[in-house]
Amino acid sequence: MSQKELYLLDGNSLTYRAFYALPTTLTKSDGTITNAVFGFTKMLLTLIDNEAPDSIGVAFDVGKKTFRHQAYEDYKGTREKTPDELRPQFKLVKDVLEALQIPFFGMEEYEADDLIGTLAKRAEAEGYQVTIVTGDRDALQLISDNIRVMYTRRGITDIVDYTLEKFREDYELEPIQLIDKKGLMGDSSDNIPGVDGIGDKTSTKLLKEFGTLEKLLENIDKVGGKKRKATLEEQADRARMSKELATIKLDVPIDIDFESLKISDFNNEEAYQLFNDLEFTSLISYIGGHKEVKDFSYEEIDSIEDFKRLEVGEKLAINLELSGEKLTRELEHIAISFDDQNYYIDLDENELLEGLREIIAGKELLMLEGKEQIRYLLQHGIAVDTLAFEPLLADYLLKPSEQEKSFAELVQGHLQRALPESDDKELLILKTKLLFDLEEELITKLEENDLLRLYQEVELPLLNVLAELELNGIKVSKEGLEELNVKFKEKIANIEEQIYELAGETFNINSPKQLGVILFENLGLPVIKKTKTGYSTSASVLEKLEGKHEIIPLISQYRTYTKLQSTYVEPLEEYINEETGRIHTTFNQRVTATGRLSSADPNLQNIPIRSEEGREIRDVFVAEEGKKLVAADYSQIELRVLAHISDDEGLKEAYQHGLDIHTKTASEIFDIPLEEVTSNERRKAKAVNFGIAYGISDWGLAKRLNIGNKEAQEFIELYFSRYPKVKEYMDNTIKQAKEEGYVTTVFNRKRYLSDINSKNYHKREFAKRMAINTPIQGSAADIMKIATIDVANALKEEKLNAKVLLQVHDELVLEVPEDELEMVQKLVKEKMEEAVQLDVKLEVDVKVGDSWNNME
DNA sequence: ACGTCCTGCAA
DNA sequence: TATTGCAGGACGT
Repeated sequence: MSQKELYLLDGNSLTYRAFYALPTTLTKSDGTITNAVFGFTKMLLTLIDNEAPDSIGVAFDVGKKTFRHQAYEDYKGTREKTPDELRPQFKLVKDVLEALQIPFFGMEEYEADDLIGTLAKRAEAEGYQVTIVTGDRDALQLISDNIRVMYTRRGITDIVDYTLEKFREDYELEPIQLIDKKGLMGDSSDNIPGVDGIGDKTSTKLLKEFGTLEKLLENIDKVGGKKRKATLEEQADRARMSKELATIKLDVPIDIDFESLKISDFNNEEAYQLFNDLEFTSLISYIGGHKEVKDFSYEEIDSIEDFKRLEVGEKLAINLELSGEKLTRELEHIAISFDDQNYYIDLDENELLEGLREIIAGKELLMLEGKEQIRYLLQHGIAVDTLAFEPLLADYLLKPSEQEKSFAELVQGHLQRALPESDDKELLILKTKLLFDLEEELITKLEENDLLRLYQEVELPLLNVLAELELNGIKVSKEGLEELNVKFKEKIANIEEQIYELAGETFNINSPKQLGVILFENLGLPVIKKTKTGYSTSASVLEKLEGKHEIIPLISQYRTYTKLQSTYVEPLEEYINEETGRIHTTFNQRVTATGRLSSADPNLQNIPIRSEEGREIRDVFVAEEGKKLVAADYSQIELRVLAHISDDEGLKEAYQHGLDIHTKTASEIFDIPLEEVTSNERRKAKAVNFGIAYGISDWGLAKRLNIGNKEAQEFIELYFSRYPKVKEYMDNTIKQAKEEGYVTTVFNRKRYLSDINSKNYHKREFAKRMAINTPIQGSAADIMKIATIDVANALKEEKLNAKVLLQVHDELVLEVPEDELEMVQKLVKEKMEEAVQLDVKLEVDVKVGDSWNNME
């Protein structure tokens, strides 16, 4: 039988510690600061995890004044008042304790310290081993053979365990002498005065000699040093009072039964809900270990006849277990759930497909990793008519800024359940079954957030379309790539040689560090800009050095070609699918915070176009024999969106009259007639127009245009005076973000901006720019998503063979048989322009070509 | 092997 | 000290 153990925590001190140890940027998505609660909870759970205590009690201060204030008015007088960010968190700490069923207590007039002292000594007398957990060193005076103190040294994880032995070693005193020591040296943090001129060293020396403050004062004549003796005599009362203040009360009239402090099972629903509400995702695992979902049964099907005979409901969850690489996947097994029935189907691939084809026709499907599975099905000629639910996508809409989550995290976060450890088969079935639970939960949450329409009418249908796009892929000329490879290789070798010649030595031109030495030390060129780690050699720096040395343009050229070579020419070849001769990128629907898609493996949304050398790469993206590539892009969709959401007359009018918006802006801010705008003025205006959509600063615009801050500021002010409602829109959006914690797009897509009320200037300003940009970029993304769906569906409806291959934010790339060209061009333009009805017209330019370069 | 920095490509 | 991404090479651990 082990000894009875009791852990007593100083709730106040630990919460304070947590508050100062963690940044106040730790917030819920609505902006509520939770750093202290989080820190406290983490300490508590770690403690429980490490120490497995069987009894815990948490003490709090109650009220502001204590008996110590009556004795000494200035007690804790130097303390700053509790920060506003911290005060409301005490309530939350108590909520956490309540949910975890851990008792806490407090008493008027007494500090948490006194309660802990009293209880510790009483428990010790009853035979307990007591551990006091606190951030306050005062508690060390309570140490004994059966009482130890754990206190937080730095942060919240660095905890020191003080036993009697360690205390004696560190202090050369007995724990109780700590109060005498404080009487002598005082404590600035509590504003306890002590005796002038006596500090750490002297107090220890005196106490080692005399034992206590009282004995010291009795034997004052034996104290060495005239001055010290005089001060001690003079300040004897002050010393006695200081000691009293520092003494933890051991006789507080508190009535607590230690039996009631026994820890109980805290894996309860309330704790889950609270942690969920506080968004303590990472802490849920501490309380989540036990609650698993295992109670389910399933049936195994191993004949195609049985599979086909399954009478499935209208709505079913299907889960395909796929192996292999993206386009060569093989179907191993299937799990199906509906109406509380679960099936595991183990047949060969063709039979599985055959059965599936029959089973899912016309049904509403719940799927996990929908795009992967739908792409596989499409590849085998099975179209999914109605995708009714996909959990990862739903979770993304609710929290688009968060990192992509695993299925287990989703189950944890939304169902408060832990996935059990089990074999692949059970897990597959369980996941399938859980799709129904997730559907219920997530659809409700989407509904509550007004996101259901966006989910059902945009994101889910798009998921289907993206599977098609990926399967389609785009044809890439291997020979073309090879030619480019040779051409660029020669260029690079040539430039490299010249650079080494001019530098007088060979070095790694790709290393900014080595290049910096060559340019700024060996060649003595002026340093334009520095990075954290050394000289900056960025393109803008090189541009400023142009003309100062022949090596500079060569470096720029070298950079251009090696960039193209290593990022595009070389890697692209590897991505060409041997069977299709095409590149099949992956479109990710759950990455961006604004609602855009992203593309990876390879990224086909950043293929060069601006530079002459770079756009040659587009030559290798070609149409099949007998077909053409068609590229349709929105003209200035973001600025049109801005005109719409700001409702600015000037901006809207410009578009209604079909004016060139940059020329129009130039004429406004330079106050000249449209016809007189020069190309340089238009260029500046264009930068202003773009900058506005990004939440511009004068500094940023100045840098971009290479002009003075003041001039840039004037441009911005002029812009706002000409387009006043744009300014209004910005102010309102920021205001909304501050109040609601999020901003929205025209289709109600949300983005939470937790930093919008941050005390940190940079974070706050950054959040403001996001607040301005997100509705613009995000609304454009919404529109493009709808257009992508509409175009893909219209092609199918019209039974055309044209296919959508790529989406590049404001552009769709299609591959079109020559005999469909005319019709498809018209159809695409129409669908894109009519995807939504805004206050300004959307315009789409359609171009045709044999390759993605030089289209017209 | 992995993470960070710098750099640069797109809309 | 302009928004959103993906990705390469260098370099440090």
